Amino acid sequence: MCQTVGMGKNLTTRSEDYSKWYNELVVKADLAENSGVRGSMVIKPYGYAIWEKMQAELDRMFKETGHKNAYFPLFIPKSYFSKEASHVDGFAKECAVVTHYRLKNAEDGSGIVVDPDAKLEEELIVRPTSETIIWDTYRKWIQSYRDLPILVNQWANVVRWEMRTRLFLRTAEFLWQEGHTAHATEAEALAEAEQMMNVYAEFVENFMAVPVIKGTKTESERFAGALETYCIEALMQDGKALQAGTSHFLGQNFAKAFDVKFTSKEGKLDYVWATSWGVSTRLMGALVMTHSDDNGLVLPPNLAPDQVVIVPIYRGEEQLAEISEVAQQLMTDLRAAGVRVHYDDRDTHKPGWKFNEYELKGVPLRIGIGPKDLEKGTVELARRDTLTKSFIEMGDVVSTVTGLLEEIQENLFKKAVDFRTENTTEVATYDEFKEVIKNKGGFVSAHWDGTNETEEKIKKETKATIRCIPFEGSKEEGSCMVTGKPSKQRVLFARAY
RNA sequence: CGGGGUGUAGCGUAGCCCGGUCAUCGCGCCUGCUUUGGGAGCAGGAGGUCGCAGGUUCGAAUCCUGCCACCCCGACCA
Repeated sequence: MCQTVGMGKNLTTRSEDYSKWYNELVVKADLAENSGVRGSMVIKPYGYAIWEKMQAELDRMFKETGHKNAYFPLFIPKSYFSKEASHVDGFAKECAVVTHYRLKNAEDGSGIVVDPDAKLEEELIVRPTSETIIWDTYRKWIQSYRDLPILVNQWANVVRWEMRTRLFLRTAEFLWQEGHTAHATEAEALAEAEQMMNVYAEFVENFMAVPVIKGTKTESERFAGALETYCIEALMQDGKALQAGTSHFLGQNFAKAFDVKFTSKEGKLDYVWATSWGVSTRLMGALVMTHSDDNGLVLPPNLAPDQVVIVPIYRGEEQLAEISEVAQQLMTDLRAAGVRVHYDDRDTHKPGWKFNEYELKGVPLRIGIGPKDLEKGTVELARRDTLTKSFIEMGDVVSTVTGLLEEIQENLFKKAVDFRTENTTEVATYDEFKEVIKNKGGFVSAHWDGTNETEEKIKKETKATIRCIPFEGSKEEGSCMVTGKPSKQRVLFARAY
């Protein structure tokens, strides 16, 4: 269908076409599709390869900051959820519950039914997040300050029975990592939560080329059970904000709820201090929505499963053999230089078809080699980010490609930063605020009196929420745009996914 | 859970108001030949319980009832 309905300029003015873009173009780009199971998606091999790359880099960064991976159960007994009140409040409405453990043939032969005799004594909850079962486990692991800190991460799937789902951004089941740490002191836990926010920011900016604003959440936007939530917020091309990752300082809430105490150096018994932090397959959505254009995905070289694709242009098997020889040598050289390269010598598709396919898939660089190139000793090099083409000498391919991959990575980041700068507006009055939110979108920087009521009023009237209280930028004091009461600093508002 | 919409071949659709050679068209798929530097052309071919179950009727994709699924908008959220 309409393959050209997409991101970029179109979308900033035609956000209603967004879902169509997702369903048509993303599926065509082979990332994911609706699975047929309510609100769940099938991540296709090409999409999964990008996720794997994200996992690999994040995992490396977690380990470099002293964390280790572990795995906890998918099913959590219902009673665990009753221990931390605000936590259950946050998740109770979106849990999948296992009530039985067996099926049987219906007596009337009508098919398979749930065996009523196989009812569980206590229902099991499919984890919406693992705080409860992990803290129940940590109680058994922790007795002394010598057992601390515990710095554990889990790669897992979780299920949240959302009322409304959206491919990548809010699926009923999603893949993520969740870090859960336990510390002897408040200061150490706070430092951990802040550190992980920085790790996320570094990953998202350096690998995904998506610029983010670091900051903290307001009380109403905080994670259920957290005392402080650190976040990174990104701006999508349609002017809506996306929470890309969060890191929570949980205080002693979970330690108290699950009775996790330790004996300190001084011989005193105290509850441990906790953090949790996570990013999910939502990052895939952020990647797509930040860079892609009307021709499909645009992948930053640092994440692209294939950074370069070589397409032979040939007539007859003999010519293919000649080109293949050159291509194979080029691949060897590029791989030696650390470039991920794919040679597409399928004879089932024509070159033009392949050009379009790799554009749709966002491969950063494409090399075309045809008979004319063999004669002249050149190749054709095409960039996905600028859609420009040039001919280069065979001998220069490796240096040009490695240089261009870096350039493309930087260019994508810069473009995204520029877009965000253009779409961040400082306002003084509430009228101005409403006007910008309604017509321009993007981030709006404004003064706020710090109260829940004002935040709620703004949300109700404009659908904009406080995305974060940013760390960076001026800390000038002012007065709230709505109530005129004093404000310590500007905060960032936006409509969000 | 409230409001709106849609279900016809692998995908996207026409037909439904006004029941009767209406199962339409495009993409994709298969075969053959010609093609191959930006999604090839021609010829031939395969593929459909018209979401499911009832009902009305001589006759239902079309009308009626019930159910199911999905999509969009809200509330909720990584």
